[in-house]
This record gives sequence, C-alpha cells and structure tokens, in this order.
Amino acid sequence: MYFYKKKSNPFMEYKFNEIEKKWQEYWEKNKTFKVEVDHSKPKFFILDMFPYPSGSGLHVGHPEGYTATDIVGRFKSMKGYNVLHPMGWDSFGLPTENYAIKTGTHPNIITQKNIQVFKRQLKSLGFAYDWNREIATSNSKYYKWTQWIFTKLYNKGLAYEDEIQVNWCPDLKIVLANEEIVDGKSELGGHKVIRKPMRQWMLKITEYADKLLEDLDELDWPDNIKEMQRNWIGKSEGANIKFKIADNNQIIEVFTTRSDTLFGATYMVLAPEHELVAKITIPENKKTVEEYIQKATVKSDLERTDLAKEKTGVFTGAYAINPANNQKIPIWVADYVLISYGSGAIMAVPAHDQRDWEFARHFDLPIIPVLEGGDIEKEAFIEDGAHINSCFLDGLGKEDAVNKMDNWLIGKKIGKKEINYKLRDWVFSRQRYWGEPFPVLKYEDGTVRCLDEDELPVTLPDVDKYEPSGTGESPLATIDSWLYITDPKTGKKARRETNTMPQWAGSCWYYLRFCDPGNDEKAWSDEAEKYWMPVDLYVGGVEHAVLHLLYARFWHKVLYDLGLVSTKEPFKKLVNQGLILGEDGEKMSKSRGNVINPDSVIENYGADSLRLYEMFMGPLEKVKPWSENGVKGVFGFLIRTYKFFANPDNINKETEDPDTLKALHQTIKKVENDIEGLRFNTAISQMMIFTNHCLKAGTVTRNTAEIFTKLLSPFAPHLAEELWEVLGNEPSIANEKFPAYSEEFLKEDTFEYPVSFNGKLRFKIELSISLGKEEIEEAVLNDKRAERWLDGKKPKKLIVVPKRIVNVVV
RNA sequence: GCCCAGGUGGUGGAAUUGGUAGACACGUUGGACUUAAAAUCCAAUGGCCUUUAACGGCCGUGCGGGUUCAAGUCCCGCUCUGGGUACCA
Repeated sequence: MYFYKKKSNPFMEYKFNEIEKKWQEYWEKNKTFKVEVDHSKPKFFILDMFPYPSGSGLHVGHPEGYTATDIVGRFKSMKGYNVLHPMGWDSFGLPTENYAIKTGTHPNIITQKNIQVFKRQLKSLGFAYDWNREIATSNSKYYKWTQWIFTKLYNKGLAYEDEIQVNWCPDLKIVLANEEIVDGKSELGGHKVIRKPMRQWMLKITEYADKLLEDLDELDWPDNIKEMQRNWIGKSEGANIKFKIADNNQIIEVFTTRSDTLFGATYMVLAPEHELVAKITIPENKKTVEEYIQKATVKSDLERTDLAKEKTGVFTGAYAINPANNQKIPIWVADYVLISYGSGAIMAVPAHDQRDWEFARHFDLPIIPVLEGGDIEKEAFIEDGAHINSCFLDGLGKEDAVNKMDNWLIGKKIGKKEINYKLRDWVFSRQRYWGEPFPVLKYEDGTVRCLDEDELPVTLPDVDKYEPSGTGESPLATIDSWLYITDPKTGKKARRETNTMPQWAGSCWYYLRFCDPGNDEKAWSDEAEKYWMPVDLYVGGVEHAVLHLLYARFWHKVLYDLGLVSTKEPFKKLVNQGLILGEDGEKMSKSRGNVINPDSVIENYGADSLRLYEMFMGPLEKVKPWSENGVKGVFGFLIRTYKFFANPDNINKETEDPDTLKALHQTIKKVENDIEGLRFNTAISQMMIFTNHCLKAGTVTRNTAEIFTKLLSPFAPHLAEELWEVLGNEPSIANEKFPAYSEEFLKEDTFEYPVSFNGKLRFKIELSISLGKEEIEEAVLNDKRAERWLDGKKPKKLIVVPKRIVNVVV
C-alpha cells in the first residue's frame, strides 16, 4: 500500500548529512540571511542571550533557545518582516582566566579557540544568522565602547569608589568569587576565606530603583520574572526614627516599616559592621563584642539571615531611650541585621517580628505585645489588629497607627518618612585580568581622571602570569610598563586603575552593538538604533531573571536619559527557556557523565532532527530531560516526510481531497498560531498529524506538498529547502511567503457532544451545530441511552454549552 | 532562610478562556516482511473490575480539604523537586 514498503529506490533515502551540508553552503554563498536597515519593511529584532564560549563547546541547552528564535525569525521573515537575529560572544570571564592561570596560555588564545568551536557548532545547526554582525565582548573594538559607556556613567556621577567586603583568601592571597567558595572554604585547596573590605568601583543602580520598578509594568515579560525583579528591588515605605543613647550624646537611626509598633520596641540591634558599635560598647563588654564581630566577618549574608538557625548576638552594655515611652532599652550587636540594608540598625519589636521574636526568646529579652490578636507565647504576631499598650495609638489599626506615629515623630523632630530599597549599589570591579580595564587614571595627589572618548580603548597588556598580584590587586598591577604613565593630557604622572569590569559589563549593551556592529566612529548610529530598537523578542535562561536583566535595564535607562537611545526599555518581550537535563533527569555535568554533545547528535540524526527534537520535547519554558529515543522519534518523522513528499508518485493529484484540504488548513492555522505563541511542540505534533494523514491518503497535489514544505521550513530548514527544490522550485524557500489558511476549509457542520450525567461522561451524540439549546436538550433527552441515567426521573437541571458539552443534573 | 517556578500513563508531553484527561511521540506487546536480524509497516497499549464477545462499571492529573452542574485548570493548607540569592553567567 505504501511506497516506502518497496524499499527499493536508492534515491529516496533521507541523506541528511549531504542535504544539510549542501544548504548550509548555499546560504553562506548566497548571503541568504544578510540583513540591513530597510525602511520599506517592518523590523523584528530577535535576540538570544549570547553564549559564554566555554572550553567544553556547545551544550544541547544552547540550541534550545537558539532554535526557538531561529524558527520565529524565519517565520517572521516569511511574514514580510525585516528580521535582525544576530549572534556573538560574551567572551570575558572567570573560567577562561582560571584556565589561563593553570596552563599559562593567554586568555585571548583560549577564547579565540573556543569561539571557533562554538561558531562551527552553531553553523552546523543551520541558524539563519547574519554572521557579518558577529561581535565578541573581549575584542578591543567592542570593549572600547563598553569603556565609553563607563565614562558616561562616571561623568553622570553614577560611578564611585568605596570600601566593600569581598571574599578574601589569605592563603591564596586572592579575592574569590562566591562560586569558588564551598562550605566557607576555597574550592581550590580548601583554604579559609574571610570577608575583608577592599576598594571597589560601584555603580549607583539604586538611583534608578524607582524607574526600574515602575517601568516593569509596561513590559511583556513573564509575570514571575517581573515579580522577582520587584522583590529584588524591594521597595518599602516606612520611617526613619532617631533613638538617643543613654549617658551618651550619640544617636542611632533605624529604618522601620512598622513605626506603629514603637511602644513594643524592647531592645535595639546594630549590625556588627555598624560604626557606633565601637563607640558605645562599655569597656567590660569590649572583648566579647570584638570576638563576635570577628566571627561575623567570616559569614556570608546568606548564612547570617538564615531563619532556620539559632540567632546569635552580644550585648554592648549600652542602652538607648525609646522615644515613645522614654524607657531604657538594651543595645545588642547581632549578625541577623545587615549593614547593607536601611541604616544597619533596627529597633526590635519581638512581639510583632518573627526574627526579633526568636532573638528575644533566645536571650530572654522582654516581649511586649502592642497589637491585639495572636499568641506571642508561640510566635510573633505579624498581622493587623487594634493597638494596645501604645498610649495615643490604642485602638487604632495598623495603617492609621503608622500615620499617626509618623506625624508624631515628625512633630517631635525625631523621625521622618523614608523609602528604602533592598537593592544595593552594584559592585562593578573585579581583581582579575580577563575583563575590560577601567578607563581611569589615578594621579599621585590622589585625584582621579576618567579618560575621554579619544583616549579609548585602554587595551589589556600582555602579561606573563595570570595569577593575581598577591596584594589583592589584579595581575595588571604587576605590569609596570602599562601601569605607570605620564598622562599626555595633563602632563602629570599617573597610575592606571588595575581593577577590571565584571562580565556583566559587556552583556549590558551588546544588543545595541548588534544594531550597528561595524561602526568604528560610534558605539551605534542613531539611524540603526532608531530602526531596530527595542528588541522585540529576547530569549534566554531563567537563571538571568534578576541580575543580568536588571543591570542591562539600568544601563539602558542611563543611556536613555543621556539621549543616546530612543526607548526606555531594551527588551519588549522576554521568554525564558527551561534547562535541559541529562537522560537520568539530573543536571548535565561532566562529573555525572550525562552530557549530550550536539555534534554527535547531528552526526547520527542530522541538525534538523536535533532542532526538531529540542522543540518537540515540551514547552520552551519547562525543565525537561533529554531522551535519545525522542530524537529517534522525530528523525523517523523527517524520514517519512522526506520519503513521501520527495517521491513524484505521491504528488500526482489534480484536485485535492476535501479531507486533505481541511487537514492542511487546520495545520496552517495551528502552526502559525503556535509559532506566534512559541508553542513549538504542539506545532510539530500537528505537522506529524498532517504527515500521517498524507501517508494514509496516498497522494496529494503539488500545491499541498509545497504549502506543507513551507510550514516545515522554519523548523527543519535543510530538509525543507531540499523538498522545495525536488518539487521543482527555485531556492531559497526562505524567500517565500508563509502560507495563509482559509476559514472556508475549516467549517464544521456537526459537533459530537459529550453528554454527562452529574458530571460523569456517559455517551456522545453527534448533532448539527446549527441546533439551538432547546433542540439539543430535546435530542439528548430523547436519546435511548439517556433513559438508563435518568432512571425515570425528570432532570433537575440541564446545562448546554454550545460546541462544548451537555451536562444533565439528576 | 528569603524570592520565583514546577509535579498529569512505563517515559517526554497534550488539554490556549473551568467543559470529552492522556493529542503527538517514545517505550512495551503482538503481527507482517526477512534464512535471520536490523530497518520499515500494521495493531493494541492509564489502572482495576465485569463479560464468551459486544456493551459496560469503578478509580485516576504530588498529598489533604474546599468552591462549582462540571476542577489537571479556581481557592486554602501541606509536601517534594528545580532556578536565583548580588564576584559563575
């Protein structure tokens, strides 16, 4: 019955490796995917989070997002859009530097090699990139402009230097990344790690906190990502209250969102790093307090704020005066209060804050309830209630009490309304070699000059060794010939900044460079930026939900305020792809030995199979495990598709069957809608259904075959090009219009109603869709099968949902 | 700890707005083809029960409650897994 049963025709074999090579060469030779500004067409800018070119090559996780965007790009292009879908390299980074230290190889050589591997692998997947737009953040032609943006930030007063706690390893004499610390010890060698203040460049992202928060509303991003960003920014409105210290003229300022509970403040807590600690601690307690502070420096913020562990702290011996009732309350030092949030000091209200409650319980401090409700013997009561033990607030609810207290504090000049953010300024420097040097000179007199545009780029000098200097400074501090210069602009002797920028810097603005990557005069031209921006679709891993996306938005907003870009936000729509796990359901890692190499998948099944499988696995956003059998499944689909449509014997109909026409138009509609909604798995399943239909039908018209080939082309572009040619057409199918469906073929005359009794499906009945509700009721009740379930009774209620369901309530 | 997700057959998943749970695919089993195997094709396939068969019944979307004519979908509580947690990116 089926042609392929005969297994005779050797030309009918699906030779995917030949086909894929042929078309990849064709696209490259004919510059099929070259893209330029074209005002005659609407633009569509699709961006992938560009990869860090690691030494282990492409991972099957990379092609997931890249295939998704490739499908959208090819689809949008067939829909008449001018599509910008570029690719490049986030090529500064820690692993390369660590490898350089280990092997003594220049990071740039390692990076170039890795990029070559990545590029070859990406090309073998048949993505429609315009490789003319390739960029690499570690290229000085690129980082010149990263430095230029830094100068803009600096000149706008958004960059400053400060002493910040870093992870210092005294044995290795280097600053460690959080990732390099395991259980409080250095990952390499297991040496101890302490927190030590060190001079760092900071960016005032907090100045943009409100804008970053407000503008989230207008973005077409997943709600959970917006929520995570909102929580990260952590805006809270409250009050700043001044507490006098007894027998001392010092003042402790605290931030609280619950000024209404002031009467319940029974003690105060200073963060161990708070400057007042040393000033107020009484001599007898000095030793314990100092020891405690010493211990706290070893801990990370994460460890310190862990609710599950027992609270720790020490008494300073000093007392503050609660301004509400003039009571003396003890001042403690405890590491559950962080110096980085608010003023680094709190008024503790153990009756109404769980952390304070636990602390008070542990140290036997008084717990005075000031709101009615709850049981403070068991836990803190954090809900609303009428105030008690609170003098002029008694009887009021939370909101009124907060207002009344704030006004009272303002009147007494001991408090004011204050807004606080959890968001902290961005530590923007690293003591490393493989990053952008800061365009900053430091003179002998301690003054600083940020370089001008004509002095950029400040390029990385070659060094012999990549180990940090030993003083905590980067290896750049050891290259005297680079380090010390006589500044040609001022004639003064200067030392260069030895810190480098974090990897985030390059990825904060790469989408802008993609608009105009070859520009030697400017970071980007106004024309290109105005035409292409904003990014219409941004796809990448959910692990970037907060940091990268917040940092990039911050830079973009600064550039917007400087009039350098035309949109307030860089990324209009965002989608996060889910992680691909190994076949064992665990995260892929070398140590587990469950890593899938895309090269071998392509070798065995072809790029189209890999692309199709990654899209067929499940929803783009979901975490899902790899399965070799799944690849075989879609591979089989491609073989069947090729063998059917490439065989002239099957493409010999004059007029198409109504059944096939209906299936075809259903498929067009579903594939189009599903691509728009990024539901590639169901689009593919629909194409499988259609192919199965064609195999059963035996033959189809050329027109049907051509339409189907176009539908398939964004997903399996190599196979589609080949079929397009076999069907007698000129390449490339990428230049064809995407097919349109016609409603007339989709019309249904009848609907098979599921009929349930008390919510349980009992039988189905096929009825004309033209029937009204009453006619449907009648048809159902008159059906023989209804008798059994009605049991002679009259139905209590009958629910008819047209073209959906009938439910009889008995 | 805190913030954010997710949990549906043996497996990946489908069910787009509360309306036929399990589309499509894998796997498994049986059959065809073959000297044989592979490949390919055909058929069956959530579990339990009933029945010679046909027909049919009960249960079923992590667990426990609730709302509704109707819940995988909405609400409350729990549990397990994953991502982020500011120097991995």
